[in-house]
Amino acid sequence: MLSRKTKYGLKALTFLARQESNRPVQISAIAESENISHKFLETILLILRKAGYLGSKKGKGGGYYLMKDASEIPIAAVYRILEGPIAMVPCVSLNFYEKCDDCPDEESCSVHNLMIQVRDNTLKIFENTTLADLI
Amino acid sequence: MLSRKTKYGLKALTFLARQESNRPVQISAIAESENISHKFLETILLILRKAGYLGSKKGKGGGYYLMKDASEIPIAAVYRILEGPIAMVPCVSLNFYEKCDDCPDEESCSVHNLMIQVRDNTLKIFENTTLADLI
DNA sequence: TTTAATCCTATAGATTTAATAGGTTTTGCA
DNA sequence: TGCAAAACCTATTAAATCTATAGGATTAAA
Repeated sequence: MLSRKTKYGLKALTFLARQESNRPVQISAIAESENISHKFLETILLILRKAGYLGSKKGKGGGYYLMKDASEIPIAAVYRILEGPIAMVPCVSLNFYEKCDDCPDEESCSVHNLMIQVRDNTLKIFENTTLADLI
Repeated sequence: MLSRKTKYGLKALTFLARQESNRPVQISAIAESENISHKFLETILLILRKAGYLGSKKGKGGGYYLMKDASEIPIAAVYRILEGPIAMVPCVSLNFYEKCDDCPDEESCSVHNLMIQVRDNTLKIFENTTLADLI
């Protein structure tokens, strides 16, 4: 299941990507348009800013704007920041690998090998799709 | 993320599928071999039995056994029983559809269309893979 | 100097997940 | 016939995670 955090984050990013100019857009504008709680969105945008995808301007007339061209922001990156691993099981994750506590041998684990397939497919989509494609 | 319930369920099913005969196997035997809590596994097997994939025999010498040939149990079915929807977002689910409360128009939702792609890919894997393939 | 905005951290509330508890029922077997 | 071994069943706890909110601190424009 995709968390609301990630879903909202993606929606906010595409909202910003749809802007004609790159002038800062206020949280409230995004929140209202996308039906997201203002405060919740605030924390999400903060994360995306700290990750380097958004810039911000404080004070009157401030807001958020994209730091890169939408075509240079792959969904995979955003997903990993907000949601975490793309893999369904940590023992199959490229960026968040963890050994399973059950499961003595990954190679012979039926679930492991199945989940590698799923990861590969999902990864391909997320890596080959950018924000620009979502508009 | 795949829940432990589903992971354990899949492991237990493949364990049963690997048996030579179709004689009942005790929960403890599966639990020990796969490093799963006995009690937790108990509830999982119960669900799979009620769903018609497992049969059981009570009393001494009892246990669980597959009701169908492993090649006739697609992963998609097991996944839906134990984990729920395969889709990452309810508005994209075939078997568990639900409208999003934000999102006035699904057609124009960027997340929606992205998640349809992911679902289609994952579904293809889960439908074309059976228990027999996991052995 | 006022106002409008982001920044930041903590925390509450709700939901979900994982696991356990504790007894009931059935069955094989001595 | 009675004991032991197994599944059956439901409730409940404990922990983790997710969603959302609170409440101020900081910054900048006018």
